[in-house]
This record gives sequence, structure tokens and C-alpha cells, in this order.
Amino acid sequence: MIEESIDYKNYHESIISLFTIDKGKVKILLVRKQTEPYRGYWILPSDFVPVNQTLEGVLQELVYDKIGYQDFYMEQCHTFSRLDRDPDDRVIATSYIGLLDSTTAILKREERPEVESAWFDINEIPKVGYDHEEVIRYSIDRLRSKIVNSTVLKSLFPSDFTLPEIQKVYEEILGVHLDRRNFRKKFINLGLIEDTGYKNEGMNGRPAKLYRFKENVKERNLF
Amino acid sequence: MIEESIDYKNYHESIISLFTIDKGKVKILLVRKQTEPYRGYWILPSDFVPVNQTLEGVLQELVYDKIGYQDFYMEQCHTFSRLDRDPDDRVIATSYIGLLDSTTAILKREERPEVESAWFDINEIPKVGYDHEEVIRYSIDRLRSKIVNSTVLKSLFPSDFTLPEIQKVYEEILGVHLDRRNFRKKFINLGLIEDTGYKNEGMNGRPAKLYRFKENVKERNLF
DNA sequence: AATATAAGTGTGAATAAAACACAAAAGGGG
DNA sequence: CCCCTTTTGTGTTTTATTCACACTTATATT
Repeated sequence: MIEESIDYKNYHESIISLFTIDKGKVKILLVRKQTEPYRGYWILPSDFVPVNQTLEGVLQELVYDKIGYQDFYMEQCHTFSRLDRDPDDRVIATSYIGLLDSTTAILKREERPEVESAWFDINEIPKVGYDHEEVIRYSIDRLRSKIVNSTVLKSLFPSDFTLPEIQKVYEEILGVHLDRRNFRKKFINLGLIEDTGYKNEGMNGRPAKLYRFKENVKERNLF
Repeated sequence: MIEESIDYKNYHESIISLFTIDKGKVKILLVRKQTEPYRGYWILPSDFVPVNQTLEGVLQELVYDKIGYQDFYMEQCHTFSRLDRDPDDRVIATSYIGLLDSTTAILKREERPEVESAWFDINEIPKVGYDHEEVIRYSIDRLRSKIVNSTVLKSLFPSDFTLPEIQKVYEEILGVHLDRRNFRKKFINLGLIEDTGYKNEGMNGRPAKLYRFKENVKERNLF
């Protein structure tokens, strides 16, 4: 079935766009490449897929190394197969998006200090190596289309949040301005969240009520 | 960067779920496997990806061989990496959906008569080999979520169609019953189609008006 | 000419979305 | 301590969209 004269074996890599929310801003994790090619460039975390591991397995390990956490929401995004996407070898790549809430998304102190990692605001992404600009674009598009899903929301927000915070994230990801009253009305009526009874004190202006997600929120589309 | 002791090279295959509409029914193309494993089983058309070709390139060639047509709407669906999805080798697979209108979706007379191909109603799919049942499920889900997109509609319907035809396809894919009056009103108001002036004669009952898609329909979501 | 079959057509009720402005709770400064 | 600034919280009206619903018309058949 497979002709021996043609090479049918490809390297395959898993790539992840890890997102989190920090102070109302959407952030993505990048790492700095230490070796040629693209030495010194920021790129998305990625790793080659050995024959004895799944695409998801590779990423769970990878994220566990960085964050110490492997039980997070992850969803496949797109597979890239352009012939010249890697200058050295033919590497097919499958990208995923992953979501962490801000209390989880804390980078481990690196055992290997030469591996630099950092969270970047999705509106201030530096020049990146390989075709990762395209990969990031696909990831943000996916995030945008998924933000109307309850699972995604729950993964992205820590237990206590305010409605203005969540509204800002919506506005940032969707690139629109929303009316505060209409947003609150709609969001509260979805029945996903409950008042904790606490307030977000210490800030300027009237303190916002703190909400949490209810226990048994089923995955569904919201809007 | 790549440890030599571990095998990082995988076979990679492209799989396609080709859909078309025939007499108001949604059909998918399957081929009969001639060799072990799964000899005699129906499977989706698929081929291995050599290092010098893209995922899409492989499928364009594959479909050209079967249909004689390579300029069709195609969209990536999902990449499958379960370790045991192929009993012989580690094969990662990327699936696509492809759409053909009924005037294009005509199987070539096979040069190799031993390669059997056939269109199956998506509600009457036989037992299939490998993990292709799962692949088909993903494909139909994708088709369902895409049917509300103008590009998809235009690819799936030939130049002259009736509103009852298109409504039946909606009902079949979405699995719902729609009110004829509301459907017509909504669909005509979208501004995608125009009356050809002709009628679908020769059938029982009042003949339906024939419509066509307007020339410059931009891709957008409809519903 | 009568009958059967499938297509074509409009209106009112219910629901959802959008527009809109002022009051309340805190912190900071004089 | 009072006033000012900042940010959150809250209801109503208007508009647009969706849903429910029944009779007429064009053709093929007998």
C-alpha cells in the first residue's frame, strides 16, 4: 500500500495557545526559542509527537512542566501542513487552545533558567518565529467563537469575579462595546453564576459585587 | 533537539468526507477497502501524506481521481491521533469535509474496477472500517454547523434549485421540521438567490419556481 | 371535468434585542 | 467632615426578530 520510494513519514508537533485573564486582559503564553532556527524569537509552546503518544498527551506533559497543572480545558484548533513552515524538516503541526484561570496560570520557577516564558497581552504580541503568527491568529479566532460557551467561561475565570471584569473580557475578545445594563441583565439571566455576598473592596469607585460560577454548570452555548 | 532513541516520525493521512445532495437527500462518499486490514469494509476516501505534499494537496488529487474535479469547497475538520486507530502503524489522520453539488458529484467510470465507490445517505451509513465512524460523526457535526453559511450552501446546490428542495436539506441536516412560510420568508430575504423565471415541471402537484444563487454572494453566516 | 398533490402566500402574537439616564457606594483631598 | 471623583448598579420603552397558523393556486392524473 505504501510505496517505498516515497517518504511517507513526517515529523508531527503539537502546539498550544494557552490563554488566561489577568486584570481584565487576555494573555497568551509564549516561550523564547534558545536554538537555531529562530533563536531568540518568541514562539508558542510546542513539542514533537512520538509514535507512542497522542497530540493531547504531548501538550498535557508540556503544560505540566510549565504550570504544574494538567487538568485544564483544551480543544483542538487546526492542523498546519505547509511544506516550508519549518526550514529544516517537514513538520506537520496541530494546534490547540488551552484555558487557565488566573489563579492557576502561574509559571513555575524554571529549573532551567535558560527557558524563558512570559504571558503577553493578545493585543501586544511580539514578532514570533515559524508560522506561529498564523497559528495564534487561528487560536484567537477560535477563542472568539468559543467565548459564548459556558465551559470556556468557567475555565477562564477564577472563582470570584465581578461582572465588569467579565464584561471587559467579552469586549476585548469580541472587539465590541457592550451596554452595561443589557450585558448584566443577559448574563445574570443565563443562570450560570451566583452572588457570593462579598464585594471587591479597595478599588476606586463603588465596589463591585463578587460572583462565582454555580457548581453544576452544563456545557452549552450561551449567546 | 530530537532524541534519537525515540521515534518521532509518524505516518500521516488525509481523510475526506465528501458530501453532496441527491434528490433532497444528503449523501456521503465511501469506498470499499480491498486489502487487509478491514478488507471488504466501507471507509472514507483517504491517502497517506508524503513529505512533499500538503494535507489538502493529497485530497485534491484523490478527489480528482474519483470525480475528475478538483476545484471544490473543502474545509479542515479534525485531527485524530489515538494510538490504536490503525492496527498496523501509528497513523495520525486529519479529516476534511468537501462539498460537491449534484451536477458535479458524478463518479468517474473506474479504470480500476476493483475499486468500488458509492454515495450513501447519511442516515443509512453501513458499518465502516478503522475509526471512520467517529470521523464521519465529526464531519456531519461540522456540516450541520456550517449549513448556515452561504459558501457551504452555494457549493452544495446546483445552479437551479427549488425552495422546497433546499428546505428539505435543512430539515434533514439539522434534524428539525421547519414551517414552509417562515422558511421561505427568511431565505428569500437573505438576498442570496434570484428567481430564474423557470419552473420545475413534470412533477406531481404545483410546479416549484427554480432559483439560482446570485453571482457575487459574499461568504457570511446566515442564521 | 373532477380529483389529487405539492407549492405559494400574509398577518398577528410572543419573544428577544437595543437604546437610554440617573442613583448609590466607595476613596481621596481640601 | 464634606465635597468631588470614580465606578458600579438598576428599569422601562422601543424596535426587531421569531414563531404560529390556514387557505389558495398551479400542474398532472384519471
